[in-house]
Amino acid sequence: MQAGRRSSELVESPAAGDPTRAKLLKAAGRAFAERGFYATTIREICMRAGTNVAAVNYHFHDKIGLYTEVLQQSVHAAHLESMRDALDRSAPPEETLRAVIRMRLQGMRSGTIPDYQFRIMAHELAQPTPVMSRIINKVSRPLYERFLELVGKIIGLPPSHEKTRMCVHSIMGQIVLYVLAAPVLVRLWPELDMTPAQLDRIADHISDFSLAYLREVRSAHQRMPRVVRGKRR
Amino acid sequence: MQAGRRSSELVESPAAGDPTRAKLLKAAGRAFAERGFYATTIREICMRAGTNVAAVNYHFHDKIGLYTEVLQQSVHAAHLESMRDALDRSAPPEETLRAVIRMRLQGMRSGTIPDYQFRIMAHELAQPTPVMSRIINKVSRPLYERFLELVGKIIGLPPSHEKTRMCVHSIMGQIVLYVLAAPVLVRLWPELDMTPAQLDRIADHISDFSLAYLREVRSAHQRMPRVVRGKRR
DNA sequence: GCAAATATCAAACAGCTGTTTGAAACTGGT
DNA sequence: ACCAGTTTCAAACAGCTGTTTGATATTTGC
Repeated sequence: MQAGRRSSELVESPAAGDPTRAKLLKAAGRAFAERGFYATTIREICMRAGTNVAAVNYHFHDKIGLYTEVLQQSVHAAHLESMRDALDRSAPPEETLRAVIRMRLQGMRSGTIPDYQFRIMAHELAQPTPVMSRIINKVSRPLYERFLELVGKIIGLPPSHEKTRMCVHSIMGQIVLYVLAAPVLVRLWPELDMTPAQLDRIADHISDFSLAYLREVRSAHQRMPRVVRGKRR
Repeated sequence: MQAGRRSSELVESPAAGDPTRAKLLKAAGRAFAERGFYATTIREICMRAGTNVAAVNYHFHDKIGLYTEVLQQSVHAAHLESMRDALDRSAPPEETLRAVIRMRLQGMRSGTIPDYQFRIMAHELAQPTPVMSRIINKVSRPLYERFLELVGKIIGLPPSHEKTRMCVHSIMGQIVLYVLAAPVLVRLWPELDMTPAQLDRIADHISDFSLAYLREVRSAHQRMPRVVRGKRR
């Protein structure tokens, strides 16, 4: 079995002083994000990391063991906590929505950690691995439910209402398109370059686009709130 | 080298009288949609089709040759023509938008041809094959541009305007979410069962959701049309 | 400084991949 | 009935896959 890390040496940038294990995690993150779990080979990862092929099995027991750790690390490191914070903050809900959308879009600048997470997620959507189910229930579901609450607050409907759900999906969809379909979008719209400024403009558009309908729904209820309120699904 | 198809026989339902070649195409379509190009093995396809492994190389020369033909056939058979027709019809643009959205969503009932196409597309987004570029330029681009025109007509801006583009992306994103993220969505919202009735309800929601903003933009222009109109990108 | 634990390595493992082969089984035309 | 053309088939091909092995380095506790 393997041992713990040693902690001597002058603290360089993270993962620089750390040996093979860290190098493997880093290389595997890139590789899995680019090519997905099934298409990525252990030999490819080890070549990038500059280690022996046996290193993966020694340090992570399995290819899927390495993948699991990459996923957990990426989920943990992704700015999910700040996202949760933003969703919990008791600011005006419309402001919160804008902030969350902006945050999510800024997270997909290429090279950042959340970007990795998104790209891996794209592969998972196309061909799921056994690892994913746990991650979804642990990470995606709480965020999804907070999102339901937030949008429910804006439109004045309970989180479980079907309309609330669909509105959340509409917002998610707009964001997700830029992650998943980015290569196609770039072909169709070459000016799309994903600079921070452009991502902010896109985030603003998505907010405006969504709030137009959300406000419409809210004011429709404020006029005749009685009949629609209780309807759940 | 292989020969052309014979054209005798009483015209039965397509692919019923046709032998191995058709069986291969059908089995390959399912397989590629489920597992993507790279993860699908020739042996798996041939087992499903009940043919010998060599049949693929005999009839399609390559695995990628088979894939290309599957893609072309699926793109051709998908209701793209009816989509084009709907986009060309000179109905009120808002009605056209509703119809297009409904059509696109109904197309993803599981088992239908467009559904295949969508699932294959999901795999292509995650790990593109060399085959895809051509398909995108031949199929996706014209549809995208018609979509730009349609939305441009609704909001009163030129198709090339950045806001028109972003609106089109917002609508596409809402639709695409249900295709690409369907497995995750079902986990988060078990009542999502993709029945025709529910798909219609979703389509209506997406139309309402989108039109709220599109109308807002249009009326904003009608009040001060001069300054915004010419701005292209 | 030395043994025990830990880590790395080249080489090999069985199993699967797409593809090729060459011989059989068909087909239609005469 | 025969033969050329087409289609199927079992078997084998080289190459890559994840994983294991047993021998070496390296580090650690004492």
